[in-house]
Amino acid sequence: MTVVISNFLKNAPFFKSFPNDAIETISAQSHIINADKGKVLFVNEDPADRFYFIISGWIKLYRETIDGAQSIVDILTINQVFGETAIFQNDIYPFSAEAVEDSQIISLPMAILKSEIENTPKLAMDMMSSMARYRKQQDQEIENRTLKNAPQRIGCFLLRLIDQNKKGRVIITLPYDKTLVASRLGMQPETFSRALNKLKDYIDMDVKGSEIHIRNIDDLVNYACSACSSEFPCHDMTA
Amino acid sequence: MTVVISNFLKNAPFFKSFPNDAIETISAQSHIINADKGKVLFVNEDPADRFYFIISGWIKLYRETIDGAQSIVDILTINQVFGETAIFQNDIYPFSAEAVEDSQIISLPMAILKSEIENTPKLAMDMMSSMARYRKQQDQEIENRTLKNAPQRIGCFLLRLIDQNKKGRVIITLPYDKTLVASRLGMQPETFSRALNKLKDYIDMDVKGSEIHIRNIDDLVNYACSACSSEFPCHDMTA
DNA sequence: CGAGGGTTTGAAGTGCATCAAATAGTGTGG
DNA sequence: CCACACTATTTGATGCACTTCAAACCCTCG
Repeated sequence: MTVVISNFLKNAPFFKSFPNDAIETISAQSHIINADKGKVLFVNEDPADRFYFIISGWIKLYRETIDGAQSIVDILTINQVFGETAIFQNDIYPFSAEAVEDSQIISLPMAILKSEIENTPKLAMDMMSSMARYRKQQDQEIENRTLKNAPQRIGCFLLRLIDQNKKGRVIITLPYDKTLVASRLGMQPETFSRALNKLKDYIDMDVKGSEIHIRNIDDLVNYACSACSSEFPCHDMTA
Repeated sequence: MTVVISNFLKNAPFFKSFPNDAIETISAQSHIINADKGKVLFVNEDPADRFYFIISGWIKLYRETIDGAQSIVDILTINQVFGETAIFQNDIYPFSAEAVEDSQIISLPMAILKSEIENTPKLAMDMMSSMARYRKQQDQEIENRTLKNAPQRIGCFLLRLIDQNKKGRVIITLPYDKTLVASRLGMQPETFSRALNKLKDYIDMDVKGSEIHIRNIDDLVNYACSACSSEFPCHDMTA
């Protein structure tokens, strides 16, 4: 079983600077969890001694107020890691995590991660890079919510689902249901539905369920990125 | 002159884990800049080989779209550092920086910072902690904008200006002009003005120019934090 | 086929933005 | 110390985008 786990990790970007023996050590203390849709893995402010790696499915990170309103932090999938930042937050999870699809995840011990980072400078640098990338993403998220209207935000979201170098006609499949996309973008499902329709007024596209056909990407870039700060079209900012 | 600079740095949180000789080395290659109000220090996507430390004044970090709309990333003051994250962004500044008051800042060489971080694990850990803290702040910012209305956002902002343990009556002085506070909070000056008035309907307070008198902090916490995710009242989350 | 969730549509309300103009405040030169 | 110029702030009126509530529709799956 240990063998299986370490194989998953070896192929993940997050672990690329990990010494091989560290991966083995961590794997030995890890286990696979089958999380059915709706399963809550941990909640905001829980003490954190493990972090997670996603083998399959989708995990929603979020926080909620006393009256149940929630704000989505992120929605992650295969090969991504979450919960690890608790290391720097006094070992307390800074958000809640819930499976929004049936998912398979690996639960890993935080202690080893911590000591590895402390002892492997390269690893620390990687970690910082990824934190910086995330930071930029968040900045952009704030920017999006301040400067863009609903159809533009959707456009931006769609662009990020596409391979950066694609040209012309594309077919995009929404990764999860529309209600969730809406909340990811900070809008109501109704608004999402209407905004998606309005997007059709601006660019040539067709929506069939979760499939979206777009005649020409450039139109979308033009429309959605006109309210972006100077950086190159947002669809390659994940790089 | 070098002596002066290193003295500033030694007292700053950011440099607390720096070995003394590193501070001296960095100081030797640093210089003080007098930035008048309105002076732009660098713009988004400029190549970055220096970072900055604020001796006095206020610096606005922001990005802007082609049509001039701007979104505020942060507004910093004494003892704070900015631009250093470019290390992890291919040495490109991820935002623009402008003095919004006459300011004195120190320009420091990035190269040394980089090598220090690579060679001092403790420093790297500190850096990550501060990045994590910032991350949480950003998450909260997104949350604020999604879940709170204008008066609540203002309330939250005010709370963060107060010493966490204060009780009862307080006098808060806005750190910079209202227009800037408004943009920091992602709203128009007009909205800020009206929202500040509306806040009076909910809690007992008086506004005289940039001074705000509040009868009882708890009222404000109650009102502003009712839309916060479960964490303790937002005014001590900076810790 | 029918139940239940996801999605869309309609109608009405709200909050913030925008535009325009009045007012307060600040710093200047006389 | 005053008048003027200029900026910051407030106030009013109006519009638009998004939300909310309600109901219909659609799709999938037992």
